[in-house]
Amino acid sequence: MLKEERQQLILEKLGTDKKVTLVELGQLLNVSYDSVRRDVIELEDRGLLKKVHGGAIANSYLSMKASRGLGIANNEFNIITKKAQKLIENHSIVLMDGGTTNFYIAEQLPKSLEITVVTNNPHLATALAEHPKIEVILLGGSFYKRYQITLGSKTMQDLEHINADLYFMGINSIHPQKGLAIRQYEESLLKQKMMSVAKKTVSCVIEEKMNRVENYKVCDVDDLDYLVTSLNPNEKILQPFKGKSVEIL
Amino acid sequence: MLKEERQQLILEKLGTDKKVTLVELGQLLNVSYDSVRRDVIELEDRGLLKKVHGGAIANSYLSMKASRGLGIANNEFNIITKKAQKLIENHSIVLMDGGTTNFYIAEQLPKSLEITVVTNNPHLATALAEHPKIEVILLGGSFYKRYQITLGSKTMQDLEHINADLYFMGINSIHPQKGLAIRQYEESLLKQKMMSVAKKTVSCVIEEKMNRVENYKVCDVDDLDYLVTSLNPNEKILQPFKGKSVEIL
DNA sequence: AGTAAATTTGCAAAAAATTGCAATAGTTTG
DNA sequence: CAAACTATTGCAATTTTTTGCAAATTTACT
Repeated sequence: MLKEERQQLILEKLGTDKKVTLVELGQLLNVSYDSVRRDVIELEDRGLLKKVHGGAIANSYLSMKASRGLGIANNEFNIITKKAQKLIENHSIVLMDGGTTNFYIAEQLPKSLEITVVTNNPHLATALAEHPKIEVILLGGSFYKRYQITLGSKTMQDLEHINADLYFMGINSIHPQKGLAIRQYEESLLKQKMMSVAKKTVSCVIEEKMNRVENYKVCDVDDLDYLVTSLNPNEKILQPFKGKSVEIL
Repeated sequence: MLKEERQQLILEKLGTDKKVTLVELGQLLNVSYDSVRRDVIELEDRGLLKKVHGGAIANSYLSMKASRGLGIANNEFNIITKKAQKLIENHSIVLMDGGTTNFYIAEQLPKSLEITVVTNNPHLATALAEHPKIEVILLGGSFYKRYQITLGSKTMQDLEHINADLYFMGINSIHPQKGLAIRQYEESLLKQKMMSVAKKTVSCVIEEKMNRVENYKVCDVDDLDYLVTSLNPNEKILQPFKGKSVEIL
């Protein structure tokens, strides 16, 4: 079996199942665990899927684009999106970086909304082409394929000239004591910069990211202005965040 | 067995199977491994299939054309792409802006190519994620939805810091006297800027764009270094361009 | 025809890529 | 915390690619 063929099959499988384990793939394709693992790494570097411990999950941008219009609604995302929209309404310049949640929020924004969105995520920029009244500013820089965003000193510089009202920060983990963190060092620097050029910062977090701790800390929970989750404010998982200065939605 | 015959059979096989290994082909056609390998390389150069380690994979254009019974031998884009690749080979920093032709050229670049591509077209950036050795720099600025590129003074500024070797200029029309032109005023300014930061400028033009005149002139034909078309150099439509300083490919 | 030039073909040796394995290190889960 | 699972690394076997070369074939031209 050709390597390319295998990789194509992996992507197809992911397109339907959204997730696969490496062992499964090995059996399905009749090759060693190592081969599929190496394939998955390669595909992740190209931004075509996301590798997780034990397997891989579909690339969120791609699958969202694919499922768009099919009425496939994700409840958790929808709750967060509703709350996020309330925040946006009063702000005219919104900064949004990478991550599935941000992408989903942007896509679902009302068509009538008149705001400016500044982003380092090309997928988000092209998706917003559907919104006639939203002006989109794309941040330049070197394109980091794995996470499909622009990054680096050029992107940082671009931010110098931005004064945003609200920043939607995508994040990999949030923890009451250890703060908000992300996987890439460069990305953490960028996010800090983004915070500094925005009046207010909000982070929309799905439940699975709570109480985990990723590699590079971006800021403390206290540095956030708003925290949006799909949870009921009384949930016990939210209690440790209650004493903070952040407003929980 | 004639070479043409063999290559035709290879394409047919690919049309039905979507993939073949070279060993398979060698046995099927009863020729040496080397011959089929060389055939496959040639076919790839013509953009008719995708060569991968160990074999070949049908290219989407092939299946499209083949199913319609069209002549697959030489589509206009493929001829242009091949010629464009020759130009790129000796350059390390390539500037490419919007337009279908540029997108197609970028997509078809060899996977082994080690260059940097600077672009204001986010789609091109994400498509190039497939090419592990190509570094992509995305130009920032306000995102112009209609043509799906970034534009404006920020994009212009970004260009100040670029010294490109070769600029692929997408264009809407070309005329021997009236020069190269485009539909948007802002875009024409940007293209002029791009020309100024690149050592050489090349434009790849399909036949339908020749001898038309669009709204905003970017430059004269003489300002171009190379003009790539799918036409035979002796075609009468090209004659008016012959006296110019541009090199016609 | 007949010959020279160009192209094509198959072969062999060396270089490069791919693959599976095993030992080790790291993660997750109950 | 330990057991089970997963990831990483280095390695060796295998397969594929590349390169140069010489024989065979085709093409072009007189």
